[in-house]
Amino acid sequence: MDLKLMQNKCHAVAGLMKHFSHPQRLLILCFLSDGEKSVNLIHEAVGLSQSQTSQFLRRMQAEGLLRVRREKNFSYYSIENEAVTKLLKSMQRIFC
Amino acid sequence: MDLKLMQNKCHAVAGLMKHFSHPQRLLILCFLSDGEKSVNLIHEAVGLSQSQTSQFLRRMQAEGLLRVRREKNFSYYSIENEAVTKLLKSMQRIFC
DNA sequence: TCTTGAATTTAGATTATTATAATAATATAA
DNA sequence: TTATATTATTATAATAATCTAAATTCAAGA
Repeated sequence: MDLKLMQNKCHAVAGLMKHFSHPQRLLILCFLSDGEKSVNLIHEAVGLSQSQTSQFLRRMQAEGLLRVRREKNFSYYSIENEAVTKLLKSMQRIFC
Repeated sequence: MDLKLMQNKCHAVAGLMKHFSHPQRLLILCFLSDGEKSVNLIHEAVGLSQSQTSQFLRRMQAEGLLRVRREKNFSYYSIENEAVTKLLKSMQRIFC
């Protein structure tokens, strides 16, 4: 592996990996990997409180990981970055 | 993506991802991905203090991520789990 | 034995993250 | 307007991770 390349990227990649390093947040990302979902659906699927689900989603959106679409009084979140989806799929292939 | 499968694994995988979510620790793993290295070599390569490098290596070894081989008064660390190497390579392919 | 280099351990302060509860905002429908 | 459902915000307590410095272990060589 090319260490030089990683030295440039390691902060960005590690920052991204932070979102993968919490069980329910990882689940959220997996859950979103096949398309956008509402906050309510997400919080029920992953078993986090509504509040914490909202907080996590908001933070991930603020950091460019997720996209949000508001319609009526629903918020639909989805994965912004194709690279993230790719990595999730790799992870699943390797560990599941 | 199969959420059920991930629900079983998410704690283990997230636990592993924790080690990827710190810039220098990620670098350590990348550095080790082509074979074992001494603590000294690692700490110089990634720019952490010798003490902290040792602490990180020890923790990753304790959690089954790394293997250690002692020879004279040197310790050589390497990646224990093939899945980790695979994921590192995927990550590199996607982000570098 | 004394010293040196390599690595580890310990302890403490600092900082970051997570969980929880309470409250607020917003849109819709009755 | 009132009620309800959905989402967001804020504050705080609890927990975990990181960094730093100092002390310790261990093996080898002078």
